[in-house]
Amino acid sequence: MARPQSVDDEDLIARLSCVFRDTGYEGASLALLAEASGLSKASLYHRFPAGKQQMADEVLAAALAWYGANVIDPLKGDAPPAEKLAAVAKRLNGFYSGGRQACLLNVLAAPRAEPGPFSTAIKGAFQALIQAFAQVAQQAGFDTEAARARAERAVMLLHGSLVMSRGLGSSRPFANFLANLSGDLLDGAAQ
Amino acid sequence: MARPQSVDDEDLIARLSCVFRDTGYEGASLALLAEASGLSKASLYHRFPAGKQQMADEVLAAALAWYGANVIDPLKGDAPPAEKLAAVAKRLNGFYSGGRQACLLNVLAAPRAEPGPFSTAIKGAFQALIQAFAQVAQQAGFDTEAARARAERAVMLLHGSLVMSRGLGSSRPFANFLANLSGDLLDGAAQ
DNA sequence: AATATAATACCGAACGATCGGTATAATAAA
DNA sequence: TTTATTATACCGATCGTTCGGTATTATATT
Repeated sequence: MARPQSVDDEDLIARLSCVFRDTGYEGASLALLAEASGLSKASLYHRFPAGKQQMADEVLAAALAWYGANVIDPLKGDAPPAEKLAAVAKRLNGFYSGGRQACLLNVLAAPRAEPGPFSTAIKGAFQALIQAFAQVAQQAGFDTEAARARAERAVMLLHGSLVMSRGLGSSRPFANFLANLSGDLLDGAAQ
Repeated sequence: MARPQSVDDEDLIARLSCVFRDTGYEGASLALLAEASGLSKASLYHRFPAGKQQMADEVLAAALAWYGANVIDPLKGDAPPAEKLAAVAKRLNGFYSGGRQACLLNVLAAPRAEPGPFSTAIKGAFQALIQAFAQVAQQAGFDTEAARARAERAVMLLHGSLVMSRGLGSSRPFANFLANLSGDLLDGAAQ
């Protein structure tokens, strides 16, 4: 029916995602986004009529969808806890490029005043991830309360290790987090 | 011999700090900085001839100085470990407003490409904090390696809890971090 | 005490550049 | 031709920055 896209949607979102993750929402200028995507500003507005906000929205939505399919859902499966965590760790390592790429949940977080444009999506993502980890901990024998505490710690360690890896310019903190994830979440289980 | 300042340096830095912590470097426009400081844009340039970059530099330097005096140095004293950690936790709670204010080390971190304007200062700050925590863990009986691992975990939990508190719009994760800090760093010590 | 001088702090207005966004026209495939 | 994609050009607004000039103080001189 028409002329084909020079960059398909998936590639486009991925390239835009890099810019937002590297520079944040304010730092991601249309010039940068256009350069990274290989499209002109006008073409970006053809693909995202609502502009920069829509680009960030869709980038965030794609990241959350990836997380759902590659982290949340697998964690809710009925494989052995340690096995699930090992698989998730491997996928997280790819998603965050070994700690070299930041997390959108951090970089798009609202400035102090609560209701930023991404707040509710970010809040929901944190809760979903915590709940998924908690389920694994519970599966391993912890009671509801202890499992939730373990899960929150795991999410804190994930984001803390990303911040630290970026700050130190080293992938080691993130790699350590991945290596210890299973132990942090499961060690000392009742069963 | 001269007209007095309408805002003294300390206040000025504190007010600018809030803007940078809330909005990041790119998000902190001169308009916002002027409004928050009570000075005009032109007056800000009188106080900081090198402009926005200098403002951020001095804000960061002030934060690191505070950290040195209120966290690093106390942790290196010879009081009992748990006692030192309790005092530091109280101070951190104030510094981060119970988790409602972000950390400059996160918000000013370099975008992917290593050498941002703040990279070396941020890297040094992380290393100093890790080392201070490690010293406490060592004092409590851990060997060098274990102490360092504990310290890195503590710093990861600090920043992770801040990211999570902001994302969830709740001070609870940060409060939990502070409550568990002493245990996370010291529990299971050899001695 | 009164006045001039010097020094510093401050601000309104404007700079060029870039921001996000929008037309309109050319191009490429069906 | 028809239709979607892309490119050029442009818009008002805001960006960080600079400049001319004013306010407010202390000191020096009378």
